[in-house]
Order: sequence, then C-alpha cells, then structure tokens
Amino acid sequence: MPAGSENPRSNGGGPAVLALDPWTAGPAPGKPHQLLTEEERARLATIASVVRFKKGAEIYRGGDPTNAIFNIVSGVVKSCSGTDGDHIVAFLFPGDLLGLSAEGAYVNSARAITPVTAYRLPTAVLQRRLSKDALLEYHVICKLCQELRQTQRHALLLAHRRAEVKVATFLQLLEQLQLARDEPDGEIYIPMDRSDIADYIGMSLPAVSRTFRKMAERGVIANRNRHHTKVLDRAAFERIVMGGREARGVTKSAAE
Amino acid sequence: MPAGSENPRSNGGGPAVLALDPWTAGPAPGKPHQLLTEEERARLATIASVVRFKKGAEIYRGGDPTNAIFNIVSGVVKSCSGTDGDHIVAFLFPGDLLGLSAEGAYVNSARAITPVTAYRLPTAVLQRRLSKDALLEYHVICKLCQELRQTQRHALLLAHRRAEVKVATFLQLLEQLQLARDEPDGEIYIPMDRSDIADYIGMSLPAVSRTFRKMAERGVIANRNRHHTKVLDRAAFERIVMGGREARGVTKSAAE
DNA sequence: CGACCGATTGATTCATGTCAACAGCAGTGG
DNA sequence: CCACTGCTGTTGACATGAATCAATCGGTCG
Repeated sequence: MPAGSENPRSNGGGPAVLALDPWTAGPAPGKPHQLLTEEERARLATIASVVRFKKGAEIYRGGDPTNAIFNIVSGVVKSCSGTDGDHIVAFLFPGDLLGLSAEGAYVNSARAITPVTAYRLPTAVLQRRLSKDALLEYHVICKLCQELRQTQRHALLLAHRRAEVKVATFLQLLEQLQLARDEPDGEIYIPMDRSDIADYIGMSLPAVSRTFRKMAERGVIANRNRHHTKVLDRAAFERIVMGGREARGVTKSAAE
Repeated sequence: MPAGSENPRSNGGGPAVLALDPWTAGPAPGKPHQLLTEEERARLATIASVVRFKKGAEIYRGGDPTNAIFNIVSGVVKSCSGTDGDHIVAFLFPGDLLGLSAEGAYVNSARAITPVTAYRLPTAVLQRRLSKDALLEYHVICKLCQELRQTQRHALLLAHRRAEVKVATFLQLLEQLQLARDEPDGEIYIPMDRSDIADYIGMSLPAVSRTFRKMAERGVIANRNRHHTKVLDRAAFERIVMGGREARGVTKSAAE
C-alpha cells in the first residue's frame, strides 16, 4: 500500500477506529479521535488483510454469513438495508467499522461508492482477540456508541418535513465529517451521487436536484459541480438547518 | 408496584439484557434472549440500585453528566434527542439499556411514559467492572448492535412516505417486541400516547389519528381503545407494511 | 462521434401538514 | 358521588409542498 496517498491519521500501520469515548471527554470535545493505540493497531494488522474495492463494487450482501468485518482506510461505502438495496441506512467513511451489526449473517448490504481501501478482519480470529482483550472490546463499544449516535442523527434528519432542511442538514453532516478528518477545503466534497442522497435523506431524486438549485439561486450555497459545493451564506444555511425551530443554541443555560 | 406483575424473564435477581448475539445464532433465530448469566446478573446486582419513576418523570436530561446507566425492569421509556424534547429517537423496553450513547454527558433525554422500574448502575463502578470482565463487555457489544439495528429500522420507518405504511410498520414493531417478550395477548398493546407516536414516526398528530381510523374503517385493524388494537386482516396489514414494494420475500434465492 | 446513464427541469396531482373546532376521558374539587 | 375543568385525541376544511410522470440536458465511456 502506498502510504503517502491516504489520510495520515488512518495510516501508520494498521486498522484505525475513529470515535468519541462515551464516558470521558477527550482533548477536543465533539471531535472523534483515534481510539486504538499503536500497539493495538499493530496487533490487529497481523490478523488483517488489505482489500480494495472499485467504485460500485459490492463488499457484502445482507444475509450472507459474516466471515469478516471491515475497517475503512480510504473511500466511502454505503450500507443498505436488507438483501436488496432497499434503502441507504448509513454512509461509512475512513475510520469506520463495517459489518458489525449482524447475527451470524450480515443484516445490511455494503457497496463502495468510491474506490475503497479497507482492512479485512476475519470474525473468527477477531472474536478470539476480543474475548482476551478487554481494552479492544471497550474501543469497539466506543465505536458502536458513535455509530448509534450517527444513526440517531440520520433518523432526526429523516423526520424533518421540508426538503431544504433535509438537504442542508445532510450537507452540514458531510462538512462536519470532513472537519473531523481535518480536510477543510473550504468547500464540501460530496462523494455520493444524487440518487444516493435522495435515498439517504428520504426524498425523490428530482426533489434533491430542485433543492440544490433553489439554495444556489438564493445564494446560500454555490455548486461548483455535482460533487463539490460551498456554503456562501453561513447564517442563512444554519437558519435552514435549524428549520423553523427557534435557534436554541448557546442562549440557554440554566433557564427553562 | 407489586413485584409479581413483572416479566419473569426480567426478574429473578439482577439486571437483564435482552439481545441477539451478533456473531452466533441463538436457539431461536431472530428472537432476543437473555445475554447475561445468572452469575453476571448477581454480580451486577451488587453494584446496582433499584429505582422507580412514575409516568412522565424525567430520568435524565441531555447534557447532564453521565452518572449512571439504567437497565429497565418494567415499563416503557422514551429517549428524546437533545436537551429539549426535540424528537423521540427510541422507545426503550424491559431488558434495554439506557444512557449508553453518551460522551461524559448524556446526549439524549429520557422520560418514563409508563411507571418504570429500573436498575441504576453508576458508571464509575460499572466502568471498572467492564475493564476487567471481557464477557460482560462482549454482552454490551451485543446489546449495542441490537440497538443499532433497532435505530436503523426506525430510520427505515421514517423514510417511508405514506402514513399508512408508517403506522402499520410501527404497530408491527410493537407486536414483534411483545412476541419477543412472550406477551402475546392477541392484541397489540400501545403504551405511548398518540403524540409520542406522531413524534416517533415523523407525522403530525392528526395524521396519526386519521390513519388509525382509516385502517379500522377498512377492517384491517380494530381499536379496542387508545392503547389496545388488534390486527383483523393480517394479509392486508402485511401488504400495507410492504408498502407498494412487491413482496420480495422468500421467492428470491440465487437469482439477481 | 454516438449512445447511455445520471441529473436537471417542468407540469400536474394528491397526500399530508396546518389551523381550528369539537369530543371524550381523567383527574379534581365540591 | 357527581359536576367541573383541562388535556388528549378526534374530525373537518384548506393550503402547501413534495412525489410523480415525462421530456431534456450534460457528461462519460466506448
């Protein structure tokens, strides 16, 4: 593997898991950090193999026996519910774990939406490691808590009625992920295509298109192309995300 | 509350965690079972205290420091996003863990929607237990995977457009939970009120009401009262849940 | 250069949100 | 024990906004 081309924080020799600690606040609150120690990563590397998927490739299918779980090094993966591509339940990024929530068999189907590099960890040997390594198990717990929060935020997004709120919230989500990974281009990179977005945020594809256009027309965002956009009017953007709900941000401490 | 009225599988001396094993299929596939051994439950009982909340009581508030997590013995809890009661992200039932997905502070707010009995496990001492007990940690992982799946199903529910599909799916969810807990009355018990349902499935309260009435008019369900309903026409019910999508059930093995 | 797939845009329909009035139950106080 | 009052839930009329259908455009790959 060419070490230079990928995110430095995800490399350096072995699987990397980015998440927050559920119980103790880290140095940068709200910002996921590397959970695994160098030693853990090195040990995991001995049981892991590097696999690559090209854009659009299926990583596993729901219902298949769980042979391995994956840890993304680079690229983006979509996780779809059920055997069929019913609905996108999650986008997975570098530092994420893939194929966990199973019961002897994968419950979701995973597909690469960009070229993907990942570590493949066979469940059998991983399970043995886990049963002996309490710290590693703890880190898996941390990661699962993070995934759970992420999924809850997704549910929150889906609960909104207005298209603008959904799209803006989605963009904000992408932006925050990039900030967390220290890739602030000033603009937001959108790896997935419009139909994936539509699926994820629970709207029709035309509605997504329209919403992007409307926000651009109003000067809230600027779309350089289909995969790169930029927030021009940050205030208006945040206002849309807040969606009708009065801004209940910092201005509320011990009141209520 | 009289001790005899509670679910026997949740009692018998200590915290109980109901979930599936992510990697190995249990005796009854798809059916959550007790993860903790009697010994584990007994040991946890020594660090746990029993707490009771009356209907509507707040269990914890988002943003508060995470002092303890809870394990529900009886009753139903709603978990709302954020400090405010923004949106219901989950309903928690006996055997569920409460207050896990946090980062030094609770991220969600929890409130009892029926009288609730629960074990209270202080995080400090629990953390010490976890770091020494790999098996217990493994069981927490199992539970988290189950919660994750549950939340993904919630997202799936929210993604649907038609009101009937949402309500029917929600009822099915409640029914499955009751079946998993061996409480098949023949009718579905709905612990939460209409506004909670509306919040959870992402609809307005009037729309929920209408949908219940329409399904009753069509003879699909029968509403004994606000908290008890029954599926009359199972075929029509399943058809609604499948929602337009052609029934892609068993009739699809090695095709595609 | 041509064809195909993803994306955009437009016209139309209809489901659901919203607002508002009412009904039914529950808890309260006489 | 009964009446009152307040809240939760029901029902109706109306408007809005997104889904749907369908045509076109643009980029990409052969």
